[in-house]
Amino acid sequence: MEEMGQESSRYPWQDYDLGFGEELMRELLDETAAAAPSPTPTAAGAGCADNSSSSNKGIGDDEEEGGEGPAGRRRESMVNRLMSTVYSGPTLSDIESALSFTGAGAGDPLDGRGKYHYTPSSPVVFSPEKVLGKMENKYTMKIKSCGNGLADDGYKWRKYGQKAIKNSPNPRSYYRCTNPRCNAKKQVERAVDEPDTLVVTYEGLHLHYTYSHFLQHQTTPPPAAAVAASSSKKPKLHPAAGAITDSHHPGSAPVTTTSPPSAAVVPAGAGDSSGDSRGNVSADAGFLLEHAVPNCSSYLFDGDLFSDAGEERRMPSDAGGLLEDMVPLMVRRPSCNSATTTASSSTAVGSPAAPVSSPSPSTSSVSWTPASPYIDMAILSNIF
DNA sequence: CGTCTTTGACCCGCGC
DNA sequence: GCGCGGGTCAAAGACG
Repeated sequence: MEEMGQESSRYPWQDYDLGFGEELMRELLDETAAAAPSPTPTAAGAGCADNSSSSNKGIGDDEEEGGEGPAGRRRESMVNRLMSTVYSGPTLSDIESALSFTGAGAGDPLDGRGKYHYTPSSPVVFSPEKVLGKMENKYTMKIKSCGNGLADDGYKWRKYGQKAIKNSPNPRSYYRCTNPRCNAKKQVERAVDEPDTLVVTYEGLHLHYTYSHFLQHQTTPPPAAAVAASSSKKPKLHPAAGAITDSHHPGSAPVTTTSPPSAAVVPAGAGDSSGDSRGNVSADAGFLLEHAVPNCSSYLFDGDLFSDAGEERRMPSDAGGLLEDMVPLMVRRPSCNSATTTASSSTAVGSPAAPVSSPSPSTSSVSWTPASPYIDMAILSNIF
């Protein structure tokens, strides 16, 4: 594969086809937009592209308030409706339980989690088999690029294999999340009939934070520990995550490697901060959902995943994208400078929409298809 | 020198 | 049981 573009100037969110529960989703998004006056779509898109935090913060703040009033309750109701319609996977409780299990170590910076108002609906008795088993997700995305690279999806992957596939002239590449505590994987191959289309299958959940989230919240002073962590290792650029066959194209979105704050945030192997020698690296994964859901960027950049459940906003230090970091999906920063992205789902209530061709000089469209009959919790968490 | 990709070999599940 | 195909391992080489 080739290099990824370094910039994404704008994203025509309005062209998205949500694919699942579309009508309800639209309703929800309208509701959200009404409750939280937001920047213009274009501005929001630009904000997303450059990870600007200003516009997002505003939305997030509104969102925080929106959860309290009638509008908030109505939206919550709609969320529930949508969730019940399209989602049967792990719930917040499950994920919370999982995180409690993996992150309950002493000295966990997340000890401050007590500030959350979230209350599991069931006793937090974590069963790895049960919870993690439920979390087993598989998504297939079709990414149409202009041929200069696969978009960075926000995570750092290591290629561990490549295999020629029968009846396909294109080999399939196998990638694994570089975080040793994370078993997320993805497979990348070119579509047979569409040379410009990459078929990316994500499997598993990212049970860790991404450094990018930390970076996104640098507008406020990071915790001293995090600063120390980030300065303890020299930054480094990483090649594109997701290059299919040619791994030696250095161009994808530069990613800064540091000692991962995630080690402090999700101490899944508690005390195992040295476990990720290659750096628990990520580009700004918060970008992800923006490709799938218009007007939802604020939630991502806020890292305020529980706002609809009434939780307080996360502080930057621990806002590293709890749930969104677990989402093995979406394409961040398409290789082309601009992109028209289409998100669709096999679980679509209506007819799946055909990818929207981009009016822009280049094309990069995305569609995703959950291989499992449910949608990742984190997706919806980010959306709402 | 550390990290990452490449690539052949190996393992395993599935269908016949 | 056997062959096939897909997925993973791991040694070797490349790169910065």
